[in-house]
Amino acid sequence: MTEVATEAAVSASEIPPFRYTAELANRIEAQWQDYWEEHGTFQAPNPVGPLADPDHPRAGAPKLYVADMFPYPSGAGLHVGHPLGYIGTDSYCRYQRMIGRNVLHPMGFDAFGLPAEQYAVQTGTHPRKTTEENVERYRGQLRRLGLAYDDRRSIATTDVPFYRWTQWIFLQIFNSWYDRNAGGGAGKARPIAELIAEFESGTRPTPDGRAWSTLTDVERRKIVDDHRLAYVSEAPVNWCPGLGTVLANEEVTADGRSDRGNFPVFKRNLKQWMMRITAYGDRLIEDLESLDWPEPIKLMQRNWIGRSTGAHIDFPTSAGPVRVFTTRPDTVFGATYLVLAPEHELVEALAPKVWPADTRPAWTGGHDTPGEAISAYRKYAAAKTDEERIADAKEKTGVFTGAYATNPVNGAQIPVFVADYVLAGYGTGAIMAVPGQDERDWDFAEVFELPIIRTVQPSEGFDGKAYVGDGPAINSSSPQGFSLDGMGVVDAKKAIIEWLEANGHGAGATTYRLRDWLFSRQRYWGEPFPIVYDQTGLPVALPESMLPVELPEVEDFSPKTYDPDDADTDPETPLSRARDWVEVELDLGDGPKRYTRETNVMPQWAGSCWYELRYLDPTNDQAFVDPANERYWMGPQAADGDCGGVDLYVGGAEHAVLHLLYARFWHKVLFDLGHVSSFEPFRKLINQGYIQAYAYTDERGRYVPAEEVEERDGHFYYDGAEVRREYGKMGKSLRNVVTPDDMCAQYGADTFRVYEMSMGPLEVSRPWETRAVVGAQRFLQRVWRALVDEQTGASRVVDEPADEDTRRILHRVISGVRDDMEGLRFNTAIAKLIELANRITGMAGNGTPREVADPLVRMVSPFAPHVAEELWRRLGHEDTVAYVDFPVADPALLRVESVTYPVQVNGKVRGRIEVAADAEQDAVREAALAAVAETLAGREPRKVIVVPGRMVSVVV
RNA sequence: GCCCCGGUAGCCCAACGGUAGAGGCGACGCGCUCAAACCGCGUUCGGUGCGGGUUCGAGUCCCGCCCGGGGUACCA
Repeated sequence: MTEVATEAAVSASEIPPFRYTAELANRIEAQWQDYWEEHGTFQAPNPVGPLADPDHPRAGAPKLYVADMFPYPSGAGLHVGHPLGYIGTDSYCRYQRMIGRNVLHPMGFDAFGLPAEQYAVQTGTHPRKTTEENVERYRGQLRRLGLAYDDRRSIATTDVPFYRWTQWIFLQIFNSWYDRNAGGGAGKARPIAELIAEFESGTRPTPDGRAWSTLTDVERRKIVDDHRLAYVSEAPVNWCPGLGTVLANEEVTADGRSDRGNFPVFKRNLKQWMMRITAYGDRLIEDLESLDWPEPIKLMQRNWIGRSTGAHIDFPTSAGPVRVFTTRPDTVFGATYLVLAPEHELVEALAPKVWPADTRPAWTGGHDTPGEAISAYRKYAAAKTDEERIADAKEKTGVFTGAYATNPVNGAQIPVFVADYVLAGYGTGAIMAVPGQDERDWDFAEVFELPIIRTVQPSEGFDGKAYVGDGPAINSSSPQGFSLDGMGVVDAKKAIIEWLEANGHGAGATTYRLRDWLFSRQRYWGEPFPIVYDQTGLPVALPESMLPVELPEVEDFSPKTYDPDDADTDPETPLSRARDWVEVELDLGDGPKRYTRETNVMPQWAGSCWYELRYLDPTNDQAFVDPANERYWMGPQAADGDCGGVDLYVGGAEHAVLHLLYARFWHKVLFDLGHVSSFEPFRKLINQGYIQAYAYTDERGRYVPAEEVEERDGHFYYDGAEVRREYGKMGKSLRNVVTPDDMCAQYGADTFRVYEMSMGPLEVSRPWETRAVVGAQRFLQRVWRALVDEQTGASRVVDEPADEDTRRILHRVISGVRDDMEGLRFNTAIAKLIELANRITGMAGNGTPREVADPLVRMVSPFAPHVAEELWRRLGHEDTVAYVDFPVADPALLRVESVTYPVQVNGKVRGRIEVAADAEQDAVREAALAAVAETLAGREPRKVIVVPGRMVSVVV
């Protein structure tokens, strides 16, 4: 390794031949990257299996498992924003390895996805080819940054040996049901065979009460299928015949057309695979308590799941009872009307032929009959785009159905409305409106001249409209003598729910905003389902022995398209046209039969729901992970309810809800079935900030290349003309992309790493400024120069001891850097290292004492590993610096002999005293009073506060 | 509208409730140099978005605003 620098001598005569330039950095970096690869330096030993290695220096050591949210390998490659988190976790892992942990830090690729498929549709290039090329490009870019991954564990979700296990997990989920009574009341997933056994033995009644033995085979299968955690259901989706596919909400424009191609999109029910995530709603909320996650992310998950507790109440009508959900059953005496969502199924049955006699003009919307009014309103509501609904939210609209309902608690006849502020998909799609205690209901009641009854006494001085606070119930007595009056909200809720249940008018209930997860996609580039259909049309799981189900080759990657306006068409997926793959003869235990394969594929989320488990045992072909390996890396650490999981998971906040919720769900299913010992996948989570960038527009508003813009006196110029500065996401369209490749070429990977880590805390978003990178380079150059003579390449390290001051600074820095590393405060750790480097730079001529050079190199190595390796070798070591001990501060050198105390009088600094560090408080007090005697001018201090080691405050 | 996060020097950022400044960028000066670059040394600049409060003491805690960023969409 030492011969590297000799070649540097030939270039640019003015630069000292052995200066740490970008060119030299690049050479060092390439050599050490090769070294690490050849030596498998960052391979982490497993307890068991082929990746076990009892001779490894960290075999059996306390473990640390750190993971990054893996990237989708897009065609554009990485820009400088992507590696921020990766460099952070890498620096952290390198530090942890040096303090003795067995560190697992893998990286993989979320490689299924739409862009490769769309590219295939356009060009005919197989998505696998595009994907693999992109993965290779990413691997190269990441390697160039010196990230210390265990490369034996690099997986891509598109690898057949990987998705074989994705399919296996799907089968586990398909072959399970959620038993609400198991798991000590919280419920848990159990094998479907146990459910069937309960039906067979009669311990569990069938839904309609008939004996299991009298049911046909198909009837039995349907009952069982209704319990599965993965099931087929009709689900409303955005069907786009013009594209032949179902679209995600974000692919549909505000006016109900496809983003791509501008075709009409129809809301339609289609047969889809669903995952019963709602069964886990409670546990997904409650187990958040055990997670070390940012509070905002937990909050977002709680809100997304949206558990609300309250009651269902039935309001009798001529068309049967209307069931409403309310969180405030205690206010039922104040329910002065009902509101149904426009799509509610009872709306038509409720509406009479003509308006009742006392219908107010405001209620009819100007229509002659309830039927006309309702159909007009439905049309109006359906035509509104989401954006319009948001804009109109303040304006309450609706129409009277012409029908009345009976308030079960007091017999009052109350009108029934339809209005779009009630959503079909939430609760029961119907509410009891209590304007006295709900702002939206109040607004609606004002527009439609409906009565308002307060049933909670507002607090003193309240002058608003709806009162949503606590207070005693009023106006809440029924003619039959039942009363809530005087009770607080909590007691009144309890009392009314008891009354509803006792009298058959309703029951306490909990609802969730969370819905079951739509799990199928009409695409090609995803995991095939391990499912076939028999003659009955019901799904049949393939046995484990038939995995993997590999994607077949197809002629055409695009789905069949239709007349864009023909809503009555059905998706025909790319797989469905591979007829000799779809039609298959199999022996599933009862002789060879004909089956039809499922032709949907899984969504991109599937692979990311469990990849953190596969890193643990990537070569295992007997299990998705060996239990011993899972227990070691992810198992619970403490006896008292630790959830286990990845020790540190770092990624962007944009995955706060979907990815993190889906992955938690899958993990909990695997936990319930006994496949993993941890009940959460990610114990600690950090969201890294985004790196944003300035962009510049010229006078015509066009973006100009940001890197060619010059700044003069606070103004910006491009090609001589002044341009305007904006701030935004880094991207092609803003012409402000900076790539890590450019930074490496220009400065070297170590400089780039140090810069990204020093520019602020990991969690904070900040603007990129290439101009400032040079600071990091100067720092590394000073470190280099402290150890290597720039003119001769000779060592500048001497064996003389350091002076006392330098030694104290060194140990203070060691202590501080350790604290910062533990707390992931890389920016302040680097600041301390710069301080130390600046100190020894100042000592100049006499050489750098080994006792400083050695720990400095060790401490720099997590951030700038290549140059640290090179310098470590120059210090005379044969091996990598990766496994040497991180320096430990000598407590004796951290002690200070004397302390300067500022002395405040009434909050203003009036003097200073210098006292011994171990001085008694009384002595400090006396010295302080003496120091400010002049200011005190004889006044007697009322109070003297001595803050040990900090300051003295005198109050007069 | 609601919920989060943030506002400290020209810029990026530090600061257990204890003298507002660790580090970097920029600018300026000095040294080195024929001169410059590089390098080294040094200097500059704010009282912490605004208004109250708690406290001996507030950038830090509390209340009310303002500005910027993110999330969300009438959730009964």
